[in-house]
Amino acid sequence: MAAARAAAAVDAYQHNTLIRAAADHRSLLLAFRAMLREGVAADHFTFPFALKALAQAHHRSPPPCAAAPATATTTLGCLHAQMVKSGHGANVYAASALVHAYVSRADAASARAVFDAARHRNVVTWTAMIAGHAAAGEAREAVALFREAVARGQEVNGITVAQVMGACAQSRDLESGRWVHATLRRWGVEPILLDVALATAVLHMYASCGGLDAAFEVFDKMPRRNEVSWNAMAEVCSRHGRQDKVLEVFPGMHSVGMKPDKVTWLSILRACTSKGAAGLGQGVHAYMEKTIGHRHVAVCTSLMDMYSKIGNARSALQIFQCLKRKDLMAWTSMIIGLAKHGHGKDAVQLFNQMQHGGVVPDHVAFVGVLTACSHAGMVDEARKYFDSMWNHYGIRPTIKHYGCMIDLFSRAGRLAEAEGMMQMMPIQPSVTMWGSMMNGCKVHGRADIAERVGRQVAELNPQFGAIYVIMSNIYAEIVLPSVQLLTLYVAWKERGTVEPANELYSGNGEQYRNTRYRSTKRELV
DNA sequence: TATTTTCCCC
Repeated sequence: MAAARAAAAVDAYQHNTLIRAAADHRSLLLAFRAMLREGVAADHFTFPFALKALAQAHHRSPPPCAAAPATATTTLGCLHAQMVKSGHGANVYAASALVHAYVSRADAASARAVFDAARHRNVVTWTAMIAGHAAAGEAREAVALFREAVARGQEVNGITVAQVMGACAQSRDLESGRWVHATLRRWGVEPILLDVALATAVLHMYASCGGLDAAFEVFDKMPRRNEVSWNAMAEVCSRHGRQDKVLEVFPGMHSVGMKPDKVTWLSILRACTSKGAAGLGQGVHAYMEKTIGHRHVAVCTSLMDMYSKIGNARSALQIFQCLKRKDLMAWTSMIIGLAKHGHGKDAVQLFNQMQHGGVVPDHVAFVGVLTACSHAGMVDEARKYFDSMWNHYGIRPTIKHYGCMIDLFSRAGRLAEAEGMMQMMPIQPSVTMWGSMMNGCKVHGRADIAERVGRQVAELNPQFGAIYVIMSNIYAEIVLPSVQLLTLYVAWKERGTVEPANELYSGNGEQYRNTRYRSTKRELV
């Protein structure tokens, strides 16, 4: 009996080793099934190993098509079921690993279900769950869970704090961030002095919620800094429009013997782009070719973006074509770049190529292709792409997509369709949309529609002052019989918005133009 | 033989 148990333990050890070594979910499943088939029972190492292998495999190569990750999900579900069945669900290591596995698959809801049902939890379980909420963009839940942990007297560590700081940064929750910091100090811990990762997380939190000065203060106090600390600083400066400071990071790092990595380059490139510093950007490009080459998709995407924005579509295209592994953002950047430079048809073609290559478009990619259609006057194609967003990809159109469509219809003079879309869509029309439509009316000489729609807007939203500005634009371009102006004047007066109407009514064409500028300042700022 | 770390392009 004892010998049989010892033999089984040896067997489990061997299977565990195979399971741990699995590089993808397929080989993992094979190794796990082999264990079941040979009748070897899983021990308390099996599930932590298997789940970690699965999480890492997913991290290394996420499914190319987000709509069909069926196999990987099945593997995880299978492990979860076996874990519960075999009674290892009560093992805190296994439970933590399961929470993390769901988190790595961006399934925070399932992770939370496991977390809530777990019989035993420790600091790792709590940390994994807090990290899961943060990764899913559920910053409030992450902070709430951390507060709960502290209230229960649950042990937390530097990793937990780093995660919750990240959540505070994400939701610009300065109050919670300060509270976390103060709580640690109350415990006699100064996180900035503790370790680099934690200090960097604190730095990032203050930078996101407080501002540059708070970030500099933390940075100066840090006893040690690594590349990530410098990168956080560079990123913060570039977000706050301090391009000069970003460009100081490079010599700053150099002076302490550190080299910029791909994240540093992203900030530096962004600084060059927003500064419009073409020469500098090209210098950076040349330097990067020598150091890191064309290996990083993100950096190349940023470079493409820079070249597109300074009007050099050719260089952007060259970098794009050199890219071996093109991801969604690279495709999107190129599509938008082409669209903006009047190559609408090429951009649409690129979008189709991307889809054929199995890259699944997201909402930004759709903004790109719709913009491209708009510039190329491809109204019916746009309609097709727009419909496929929800029908094929389950992406709900946002205000930007509706804006593209309305702009597109209006430019093409298909004003009834523009109007129809504005009436059908589930969101409030924006000033830009009314502007697009009114502009379409102007270009296509449809003062009748402009007047009807404008009146409608004024009636539906009397507080929506911008419509009067837009209307005065129209009237400045298309002179209507004075009786119609008078009608409008009366309508506006009833609404209590007579000021712009007064100016409009008493003037001639020249004055309408003046009205437009004055009104624009008053109404839109 | 085990679980959880900071900065990131469209």
